[in-house]
Amino acid sequence: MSRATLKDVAAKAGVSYQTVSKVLNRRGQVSPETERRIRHAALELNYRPNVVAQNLRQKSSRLIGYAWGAGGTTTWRPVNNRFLHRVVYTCEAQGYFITFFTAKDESFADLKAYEDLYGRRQVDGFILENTTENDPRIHYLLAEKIPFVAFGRIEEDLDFCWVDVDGYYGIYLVVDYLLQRGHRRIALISWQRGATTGHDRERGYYCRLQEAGIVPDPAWIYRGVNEIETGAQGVVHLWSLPVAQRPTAVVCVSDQIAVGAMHAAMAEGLEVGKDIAITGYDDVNMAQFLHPPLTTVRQPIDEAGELVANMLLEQVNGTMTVPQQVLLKPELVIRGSA
Amino acid sequence: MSRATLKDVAAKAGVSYQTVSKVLNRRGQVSPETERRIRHAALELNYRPNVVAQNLRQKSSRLIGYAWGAGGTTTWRPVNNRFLHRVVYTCEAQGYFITFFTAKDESFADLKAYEDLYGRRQVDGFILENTTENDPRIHYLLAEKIPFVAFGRIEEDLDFCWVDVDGYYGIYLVVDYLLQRGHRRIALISWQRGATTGHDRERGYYCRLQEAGIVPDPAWIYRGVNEIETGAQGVVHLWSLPVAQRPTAVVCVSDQIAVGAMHAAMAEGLEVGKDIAITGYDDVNMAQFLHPPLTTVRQPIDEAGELVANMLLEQVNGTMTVPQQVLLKPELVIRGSA
DNA sequence: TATAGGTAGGCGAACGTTCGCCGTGATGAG
DNA sequence: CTCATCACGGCGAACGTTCGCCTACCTATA
Repeated sequence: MSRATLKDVAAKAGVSYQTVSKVLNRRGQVSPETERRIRHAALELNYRPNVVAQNLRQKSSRLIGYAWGAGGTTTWRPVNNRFLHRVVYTCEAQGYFITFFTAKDESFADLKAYEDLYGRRQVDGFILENTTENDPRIHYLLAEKIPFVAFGRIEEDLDFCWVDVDGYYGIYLVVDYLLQRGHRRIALISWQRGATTGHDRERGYYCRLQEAGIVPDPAWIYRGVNEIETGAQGVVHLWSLPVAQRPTAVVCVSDQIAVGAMHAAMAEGLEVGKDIAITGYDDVNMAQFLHPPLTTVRQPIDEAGELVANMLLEQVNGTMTVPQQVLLKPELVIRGSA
Repeated sequence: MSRATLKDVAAKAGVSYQTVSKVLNRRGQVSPETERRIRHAALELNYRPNVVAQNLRQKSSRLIGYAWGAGGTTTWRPVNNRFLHRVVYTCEAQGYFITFFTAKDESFADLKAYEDLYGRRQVDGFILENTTENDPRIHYLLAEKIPFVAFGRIEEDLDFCWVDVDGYYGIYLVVDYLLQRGHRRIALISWQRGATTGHDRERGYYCRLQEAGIVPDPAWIYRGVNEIETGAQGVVHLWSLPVAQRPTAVVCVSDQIAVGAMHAAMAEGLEVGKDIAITGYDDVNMAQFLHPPLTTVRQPIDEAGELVANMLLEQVNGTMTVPQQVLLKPELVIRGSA
């Protein structure tokens, strides 16, 4: 049951309920004997503080909002389990919990959910994921001085808290490796323009090629949503090119896309890793068990989750003075597909 | 901002703050003119009720706890995104939110997290996932009369709320299909004993074989954790058997395991779908893009999520009189791997 | 005119905490 | 003997709601 309140404990211990509060919160001074009586009574009644009451008093909610993009019943984006788990774990250790909500609108133009949750004091701050170029949420939260941390930078040079993994560097490593292996016609399957993360990764592609004195054929670039299908469509497109124009390697901006690309390549009768090189990005669990195992880029995702959580909590409890930014380095994982 | 309280609105509208509350909650009677003034003031001050205060008053938290099994930093189990999203979506529509917490112990023997969260009135109920045989959480929550719904039955015949997908029927369909295709030596890669879900699926395997007059060789059963590796190890084990004893088909209790099995089969030089049949269970996104595409079982997971959420909310707001149980039917999805 | 009933809105109380101020009695220093 | 100090713990107030009771007025009916 555990319905006992401070007053119940106080009655049992023969003191005022405020004194019980003091003892349990280790403030104020009480004689050892009184303390013993109080603690004993609390234990016996199986007392637990009512968090809701505590929160009202302290004007907080000890809850962090985490948006689940696209709230329709049909379309939704899977969250990164690993990242999220680390965030939850880190917050919990400091007495905070994560609560999910679904943003109503794919484009995030609808900021109502954020305004509502914070306005009603239902959450103390937000964690943003999947930030887009010129993300309106960031402008809004910044203007309203609402605590938040973004996992993923945006183009604009605004001074807010973020953690990101250097996608430029990741793809740079990939292309560098492919060049070393002798590839010269290297294609890229990426997301639609507007995804900041995508833009960043693309830069790595262009830069490394430029350094090698290679001007990529525009037909080598294929764009789509972050679905397996996109990879498949990309390869079909690339193989529709005249033979001499076809790439020998395909760089994908996600493992998801790479899986589709591998699938389509096999359907074209190609042997991946031999007739064609394909690389991914993320190193999802399944990557090493694909056939052939996927060469990909691994992000320090645990570290990112922990950083994001800690940065947010610092903001929330006011120990952060100026916004912080952290850029983490990913690493190349070489397997059979390239 | 939005720091306006009822009192602020009341002052601006020239009424008592309780009257404002009445108007905003559509109780009590006020003249149209007063109502107009109040609503206008509320709008102008951008008033939002403080959820924490509401919760204190109404003795609830409008939060549902969702455990993330195994809270260590290293080991954790991915949650089913699709199920969870539907749960979040359904709850949100009724003004409830989902809060994550990490259970400290793999075995769930540690019930402290549940006791704490509910004892402190931090959540109004729980959603249980990944139930185990004789799950101590269920006994505990039942004994304490704490509202909860389990996604997954348990063996014991206790009267509590659950939603489950008939794993017996799912695997029955799989084996039935394999028999139709002429297979007679059919292996099973399953989880460790103790997982209720696994037990259930196994029954489908044994029953359908028995109906066909086949007694499965004990060496055809391989067990492990729900990881890709398990599938690989299983196939390696099966191929270590004398040729005449080797199965021609391998039924896996999850797509995860099936991926590993396919991988190992290919490594053995087998052509999946021809030299050996392999089936999965879950129909994860990637299943149709594997090579060959995976024959698997699809669960009505959206429906399950919605049911679970609604059953819990009914319990929480007291509209449920007797515990309900729902068993959903899965369907077979035939692709190239078998 | 007296009574009843309905309407509009005020008001006290409570939900369970935390915080800071205050009083009392004992102790020690001058 | 007096006064400051300190340990102990009581107490009022506040956080922002909701709920139910109460009052004052207005109108219709007998």
